Amino acid sequence: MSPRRAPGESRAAILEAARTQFAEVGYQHATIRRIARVAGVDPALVIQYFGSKDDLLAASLQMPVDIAALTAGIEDHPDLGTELVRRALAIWESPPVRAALLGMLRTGMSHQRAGDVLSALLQRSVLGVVQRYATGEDATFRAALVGAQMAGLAMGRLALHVPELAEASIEQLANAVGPTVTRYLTGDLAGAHPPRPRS
Amino acid sequence: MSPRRAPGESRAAILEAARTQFAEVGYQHATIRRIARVAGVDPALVIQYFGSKDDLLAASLQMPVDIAALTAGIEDHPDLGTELVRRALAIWESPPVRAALLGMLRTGMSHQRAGDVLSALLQRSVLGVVQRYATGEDATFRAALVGAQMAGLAMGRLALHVPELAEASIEQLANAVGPTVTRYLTGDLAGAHPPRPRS
DNA sequence: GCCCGTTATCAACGCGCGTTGAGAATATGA
DNA sequence: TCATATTCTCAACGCGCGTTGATAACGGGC
Repeated sequence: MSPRRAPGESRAAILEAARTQFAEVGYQHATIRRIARVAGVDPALVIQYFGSKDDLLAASLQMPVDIAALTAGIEDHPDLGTELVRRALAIWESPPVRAALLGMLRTGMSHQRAGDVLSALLQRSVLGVVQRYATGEDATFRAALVGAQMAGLAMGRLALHVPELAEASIEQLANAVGPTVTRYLTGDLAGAHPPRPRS
Repeated sequence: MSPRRAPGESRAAILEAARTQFAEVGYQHATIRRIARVAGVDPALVIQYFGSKDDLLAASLQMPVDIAALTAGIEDHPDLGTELVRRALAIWESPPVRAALLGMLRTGMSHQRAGDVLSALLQRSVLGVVQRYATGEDATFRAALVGAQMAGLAMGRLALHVPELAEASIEQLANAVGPTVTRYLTGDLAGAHPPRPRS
């Protein structure tokens, strides 16, 4: 009636269920029991394999995306930012990536560990590109700006389902947001007029 | 030893404690018992006053900021976006505003009600300004873009404490992000070159 | 001085949670 | 075939949660 699964299969099922549940309902409602039910497994097995719920979360948040590939050959494009946004938006369409990203967003706002992972991801995934054009502390500032812009976009499009962002085409958003990213990467950030002395 | 408080005082204390706790630890860990303890009150009193934890959350998320005042007279400034970002960042320094905003961010990612409140706030607070320069569905798209940019900024600066954003001065961030907002409000969003037919 | 609505406390409820430890079922290798 | 390791289930634990209903303390109006 219930033939035993192949070795490693249950573990994989748990991990996948955890990813989707963390993404869909957040840390609080993605209970061990719920994840186990989705995976078709006993709750105790989840603990047996992953040790604790927190460890399971950590295992679930591994970003299944090759950042190097995401940014490879990008300097050949005339508009750097637009191409970058286009690639990012395209990769977000992939269910595993979307799940991991949503998991980070849903969880990272209220869970220390996921928050660290999230902000590290924002920095790391952008810093590589930035450092081809800027150096030193300027580079990390530029990376943080790009990260903030992309995080806001992900939040609106994927998590909150703001209609204007969720239903827009990749090309439309790339055209709208791309120049912003280009400017954060390579533009002048000090402003046209320096900070006014008064008022 | 424990003189009874003035009428309405306990209610206010509960509300304030709820705001700070939702902001600091998110919906899950901001338990009724914890909020009650911070407010110096019995947990049952919290329910008595607010009905349920969800109702308490709704009451806590009322944005204590006059959006009209925030954007008043803004069209006099040469750089619209920079001034808008400057004002927003300044208002975020206020503890009550910061608490409400953090509460929305921390909670909105995993709680339907707060998510709706958050995305409504993003749209509403910007739409007023946008509609002075754009019309129709273009206006809501522009508002969504500004909202996403500001949400990402709030997330990095207030919630995740990304050092480059959290420690930057208001002026520095206004100069960096301002032009982006200006462009989202009034610029050309279709891109310099229209979407290429191939590749 | 008494009454009554407001303000507050207390003990308890049922529930779902993460986690544990014992042990059953199944595969593996000699 | 039999031991042995792996995979999995089961029942139960202690805990903190949101919420409830009875009941106590207080304060203003007659």
